[in-house]
Amino acid sequence: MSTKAERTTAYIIETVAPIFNKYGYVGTSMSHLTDATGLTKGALYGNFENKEALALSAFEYNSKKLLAAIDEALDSDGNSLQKLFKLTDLYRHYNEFTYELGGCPVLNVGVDTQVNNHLLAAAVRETVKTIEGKIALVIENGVKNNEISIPVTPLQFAKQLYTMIQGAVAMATITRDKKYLLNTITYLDHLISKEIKK
Amino acid sequence: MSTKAERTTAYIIETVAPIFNKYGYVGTSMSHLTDATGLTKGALYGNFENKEALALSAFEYNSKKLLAAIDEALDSDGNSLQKLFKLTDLYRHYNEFTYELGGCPVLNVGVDTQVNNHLLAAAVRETVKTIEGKIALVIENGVKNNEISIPVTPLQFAKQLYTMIQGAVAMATITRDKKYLLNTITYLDHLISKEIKK
DNA sequence: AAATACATATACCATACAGTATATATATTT
DNA sequence: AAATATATATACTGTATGGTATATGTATTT
Repeated sequence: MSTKAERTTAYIIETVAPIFNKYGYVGTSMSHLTDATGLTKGALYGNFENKEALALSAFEYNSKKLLAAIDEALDSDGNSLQKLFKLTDLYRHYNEFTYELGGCPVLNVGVDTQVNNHLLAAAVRETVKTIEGKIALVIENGVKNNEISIPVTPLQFAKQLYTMIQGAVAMATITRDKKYLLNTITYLDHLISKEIKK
Repeated sequence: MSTKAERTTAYIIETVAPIFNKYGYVGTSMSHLTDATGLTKGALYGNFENKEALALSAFEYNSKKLLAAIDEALDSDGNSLQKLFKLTDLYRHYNEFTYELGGCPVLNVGVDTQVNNHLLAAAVRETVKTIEGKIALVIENGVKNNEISIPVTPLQFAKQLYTMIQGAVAMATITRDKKYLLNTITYLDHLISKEIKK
């Protein structure tokens, strides 16, 4: 069984993660976090060295959730095309999925920490790289198995795909209109089934 | 000739605009701005009611610059397709263009002010609407003149185009890699010349 | 050039900030 | 259950925050 301290640490992270994601690094204050957790500064600073370490753990927590969802799509049964459709399906409902995360961690933290926090910014870049790699792998297998034909390298195509997806995420976030997600995913599904399917 | 006060107000806005855009609303402090302008709080508060009014003016200033650049592309001589290529050209070099603005105002302010400042968030949404409308108008004319054929409404196509562009802007910003812009624009140019050109 | 209007600087609020030392309470081990 | 280790609460730093009242300086008007 986990120790009390471990459970408290976990509780802090999961409580704090959506707050940092929504309000940003500087926009989140320690008192904001004591309010949300019902704990005191002593507890927070007993479990984390400082605000930055807390924010980093919070992002890693959200990032892992996102990566797990992407894995669930891309590691599902079926051929490469079916896996890609599972991925687009995730992003079709990305609004609901990211609700408990406090928004898209890649977009929010990536844009927010550009100049304020290089450690977090680097962590986001790492997450982006991981996601692109996962998508590229599926595409690569699709090419090998003669399901897919693309005019660029698998990684390049994966980056292109993810760029379009994140464009929809960004626009849906900025305008608060999820139609951007729906329409872009419709377009991407079309692209996958008509353009790259052999 | 403009009065001293007017010149000071203008000077404050243009000095402050890239700072707000880079560091965000809460991430920018008034002392940050007195340092950058070489003025005192008395001067800033004499010209603007408060921080929010200052940030709003700063965004409007950047927004106008962006809209002017988009207008320059879309109001240029030539047919609708040539205008669209001028637009993609702007975004191909968007990194350099937005350098003096402190980044993309739509992305940065749009994401940053989601929860912190509803006034600014609404202003960004307005800018997005304006940009989409401008693109839609060009596409609409292209359809009328039989240059262009699209499977959706002009506004819908404009939104789709702008979403892909902003996806590239977001990814280039987050990863600090302008290749996202170059590759996406290459793709869009292909899309325009092969898919929608009649 | 003098009078007036206006813009800016100074000095100051009260509050909120991240962070810490230490006392107290709670788990965990013996 | 007692002893010990550990986690959390309290009370407190010093500094930075947005904002303001007022004095001083500078344009503009007469």
